[in-house]
Amino acid sequence: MRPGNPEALSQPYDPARIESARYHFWEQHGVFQPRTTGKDPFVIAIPPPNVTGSLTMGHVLGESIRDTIVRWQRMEGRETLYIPGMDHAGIATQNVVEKKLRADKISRHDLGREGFLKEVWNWKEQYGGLIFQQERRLGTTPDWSRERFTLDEGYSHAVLHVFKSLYDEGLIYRGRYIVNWCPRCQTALSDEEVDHKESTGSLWHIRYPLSESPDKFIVVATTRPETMLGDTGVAVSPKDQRYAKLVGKTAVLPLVRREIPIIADEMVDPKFGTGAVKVTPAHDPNDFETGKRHGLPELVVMDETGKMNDAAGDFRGLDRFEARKRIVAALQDAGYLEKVEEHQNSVGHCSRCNTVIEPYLSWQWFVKMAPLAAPAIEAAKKGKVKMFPAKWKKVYLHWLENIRDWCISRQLWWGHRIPVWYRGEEMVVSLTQPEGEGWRQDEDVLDTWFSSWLWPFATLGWPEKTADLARYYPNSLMVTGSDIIFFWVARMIMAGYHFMGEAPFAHVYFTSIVRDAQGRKMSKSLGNSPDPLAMMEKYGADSVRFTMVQTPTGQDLLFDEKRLETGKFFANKMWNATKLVLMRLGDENLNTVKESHLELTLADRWILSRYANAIKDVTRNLKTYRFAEAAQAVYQFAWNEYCDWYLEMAKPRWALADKGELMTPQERVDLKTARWVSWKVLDGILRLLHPFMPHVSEELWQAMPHDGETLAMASWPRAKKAWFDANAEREVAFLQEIVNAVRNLRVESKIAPGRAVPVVIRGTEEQYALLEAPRPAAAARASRGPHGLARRFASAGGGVRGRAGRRSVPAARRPRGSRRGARASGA
RNA sequence: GGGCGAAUAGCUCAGUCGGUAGAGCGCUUGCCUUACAAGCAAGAUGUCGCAGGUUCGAUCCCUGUUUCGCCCA
Repeated sequence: MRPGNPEALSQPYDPARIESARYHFWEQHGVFQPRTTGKDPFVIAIPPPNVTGSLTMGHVLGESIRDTIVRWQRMEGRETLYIPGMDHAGIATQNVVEKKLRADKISRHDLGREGFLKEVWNWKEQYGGLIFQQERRLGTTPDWSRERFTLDEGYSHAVLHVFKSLYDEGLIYRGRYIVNWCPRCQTALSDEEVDHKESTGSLWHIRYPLSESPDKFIVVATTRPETMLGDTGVAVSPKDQRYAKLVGKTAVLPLVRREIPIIADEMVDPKFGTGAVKVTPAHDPNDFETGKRHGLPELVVMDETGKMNDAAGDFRGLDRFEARKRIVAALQDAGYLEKVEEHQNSVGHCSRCNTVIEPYLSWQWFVKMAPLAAPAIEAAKKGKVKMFPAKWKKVYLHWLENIRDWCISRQLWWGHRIPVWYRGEEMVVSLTQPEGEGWRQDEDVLDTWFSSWLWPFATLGWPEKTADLARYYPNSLMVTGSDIIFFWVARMIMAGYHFMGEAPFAHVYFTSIVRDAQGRKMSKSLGNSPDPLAMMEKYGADSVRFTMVQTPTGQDLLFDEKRLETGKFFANKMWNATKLVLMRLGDENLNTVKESHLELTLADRWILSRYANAIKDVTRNLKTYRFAEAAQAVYQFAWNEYCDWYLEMAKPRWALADKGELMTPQERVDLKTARWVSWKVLDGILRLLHPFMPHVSEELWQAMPHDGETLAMASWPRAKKAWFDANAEREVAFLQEIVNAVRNLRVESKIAPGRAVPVVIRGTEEQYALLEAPRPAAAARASRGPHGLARRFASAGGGVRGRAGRRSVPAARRPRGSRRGARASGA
């Protein structure tokens, strides 16, 4: 065993100082690579951050939790693999690079597709992975040699392979449908990429003259009057008596003077507005369906930028919102506007750029989801995939049971280009260009999530049959934010079953959303997102981890910088406690001490029992993903029991060493016992602490007498059965009660801290014996004068004064006592 | 409109089997005590959102209700 090194702790605890060099140390010792241990592998993959991203508190939260589990599992002896990687993040990255180009007054079209992609790759080389540089500061332990990027060659091959294979199975199709279109990003979006926001808009009631009697009208209500230019019908409910006689007749579209049929369709809610609605098949998903049912033409009146097109006649070239104003004004001037009502409605926004979504008719690629959803539903129902907290299972199931087809084509350049080739009427799905002349590849790329849904196996080399894939699939756990349960988690489970035949992971743990102290979402524009690196410099990565891990499960985390102090203070406490213990351990080789040769005192038996319970508690809470409870269990035990009570009780016994040769044999055993127990338990505390606060625990462990190279690969403590000692716990609890009562009396009686006073305690003989004999009977006999535990603590603040007080605090045996004393002893 | 969750100390949150409520921070008081003032010791603080019900007993289970938040449409 390497001897302790008290010198290492001569300076005060300074997190920035001790944390800086530690990462390199772990890397050197190969902590990050999986070691064959004979136990099952523990595998977890990072939710790949955006390639252009930088570290946010949200990442810090997820990483803290993942690495805590990973480190714990590694110490438990599992063959541990944490897979890192990045996501090309199609729209997000393309937006970032386009924005930079715009600053130089260049558009991506100026560069052309190839030139632009070159620009993005340059950007990736320069800034990509910055987040991982920052993440090292947190002390996380992914196996960097296995880092993957969704646009790497191998990964790309997996993505295109999946496209072709789903196409061949009939699960991918091309169709002309209304999709969510972002006029700013100029691409289609999936339903999940649209955020619905409540807003107060207007409901315009517009008179559509009847063809047969132009002085009569059918009044339609609409929230989007600009789309009227594309109306090809008016619809009413078939049950609506008010309009029954108009069905089958025609109306004249104001401003445009087009004759359009009045139809009856179940889609219409007679209670909405006037009970009559305009039908614009090319600009509304419901109207699209209605139009199909009634054979109405689909007239597109806008272009892909959200401007009115040539079909809009006089309004061509106007932006859609400007066109709305002009059209309303024109309707009013011509007497077609009956009234305007205030109206609450929910408007879709692009989740990337917050632009109002335009339903847009276009050719897109879709995945048929129902067949993929079936096994994913069953997996959750049968518990093959468990979710923590469990409430997410319902959310997950509800989405899957109502799943809709997935629009996967994006009109972007940055991404996996759709492996489809066209020549005239021909269409071929192929990973490579077909033979012959004149083939043109589909211009679109795939949705980013169409690559990341393969993450748990594509990172391991799939579709090749690699050794990693065989060994590390399925993963053990997924830890990610609940905001991507549909985007990512549900789809990974679907892909896992479809391509690998089993779930990609057994457990999913959902982290909370990090908000500021006022409960607002972290956002760049609000400037309320603290800089994680600055936080780590100020409080230490350990403190940041310790605090983040204690997020309320299943609720949003209101981040308050103040809370970081707790972790820093705790690390400091452990620093000083270790320093104290080290100063008192002597050069005993504690590793070879046989427990059977020790004479455990009540205090020893008590702390070992509490230690055994702490091990049980921490481990059980980690197993069930109750991180706050696990961290609290370490904290409470280390501080409130080990430091506050045990170390104080050990002090006089350590002091026996000062007698040197004058120690009796019995005292030698007592000293050795105190040293061994204080070392053993502190060593265990550092192990329990390590997953939460890796840097300071490693630093202290290195300073302590220890075996092995690094705490990161040391074993997780086991609670020995023999350590559990309910009697010792009961007895010390009783003594603590007396001590507390006496301390309280002192304060209430305003007795100066340094002043010794007699205390009268009434109790049974048995109880009195406890006060007198916390040490082994033999030791008590051998020592001069009373050494009662309670006496020592009751004296003052619990510190050194107690030593002075000891001589002059005779405890009376008389059965008369203070009220408090009596109450305490009666417990 | 549908679903989910929350409501407990001044603040942020625990509370696993139904048995008179805990932690951290903050606050008050006393201590620079040879590991630690980033500390030690003592203390105050609660109609467990509201109203019913079940029960010997409800923060916990049931019903209703209010407020807030999130997701979906």
